[in-house]
Amino acid sequence: MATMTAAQQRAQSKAEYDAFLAACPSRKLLDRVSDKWVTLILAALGSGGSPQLGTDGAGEPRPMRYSELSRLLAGVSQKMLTQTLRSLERDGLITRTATATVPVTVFYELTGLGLSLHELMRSLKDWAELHMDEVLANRSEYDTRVA
Amino acid sequence: MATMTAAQQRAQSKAEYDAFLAACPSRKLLDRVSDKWVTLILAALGSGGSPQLGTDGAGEPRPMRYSELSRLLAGVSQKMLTQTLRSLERDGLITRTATATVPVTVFYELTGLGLSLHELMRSLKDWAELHMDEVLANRSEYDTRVA
DNA sequence: CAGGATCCCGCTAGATACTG
DNA sequence: CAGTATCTAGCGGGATCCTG
Repeated sequence: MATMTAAQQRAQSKAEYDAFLAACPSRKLLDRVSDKWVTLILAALGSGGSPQLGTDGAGEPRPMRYSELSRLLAGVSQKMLTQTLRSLERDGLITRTATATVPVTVFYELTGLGLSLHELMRSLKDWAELHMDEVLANRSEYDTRVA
Repeated sequence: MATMTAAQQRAQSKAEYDAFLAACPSRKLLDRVSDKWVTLILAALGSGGSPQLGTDGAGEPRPMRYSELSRLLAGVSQKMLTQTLRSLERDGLITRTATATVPVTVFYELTGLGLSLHELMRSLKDWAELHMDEVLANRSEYDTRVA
């Protein structure tokens, strides 16, 4: 390829991937991480579960067991939990550690990469909880206006 | 209800909703915003479309036309674009403005609420593009390890 | 130009049953 | 405990045709 200016090289390295393009791999990755269970799992692992009453802020990242995640993410099916955990492991966002006790014990833990995404996922969960009232108000206003 | 500061209202909202609970409305809201098209639309409206070559950083938030969004979000169907725009409008994240020209001209624009979510959505899109290589490497490593 | 309406296929989430 | 395997209903979402 021909010589590029510094600005062009910067643009190139920053725009190596573009999720606006249908064929770009980052589009699929974006689709993957834009998932309810991904968000909740990463939020859970990164914050040590639900914020405890009497403490401010969330906890530290810590490993969690399958059953613990299952209990925390109310309503998640075994299938979706396992499936999502596998895909997160494959993408290198979490690690899976099985110790051969009886019965077997399995821990899931964030990797560095997972931790970087966790920040966003927790913010997203917080955003939803924080602006729920406002969204609810907007919806009812919209519905009465349209109806 | 007694007067509350903004900080108190935030604390109240946070205490009221918990996306970890299946029945909580914020769980549904989280599911809504955890959507590929939501992410891309908000990223587009908040950054004035794709970053231009020769400039660093994304653009300013600006209104965009339906056809412009349609072109920018490569591969989106009319149905999904319209459907997603409607839901975003209903939730008060964007506004829809139609001017009675011939043919009709429609603009979509972020609200303040939408702008607050845009920050997260753009970070998410950036995250996907930034860590694409690393995820790809993790996947192939995982696949060879399992296979 | 900016959609609305309709048809229909594919996939996926969920339920259920079973296991190392 | 931490999954796997299988089945199925439901709907997300694309394609197509039509319109103010």
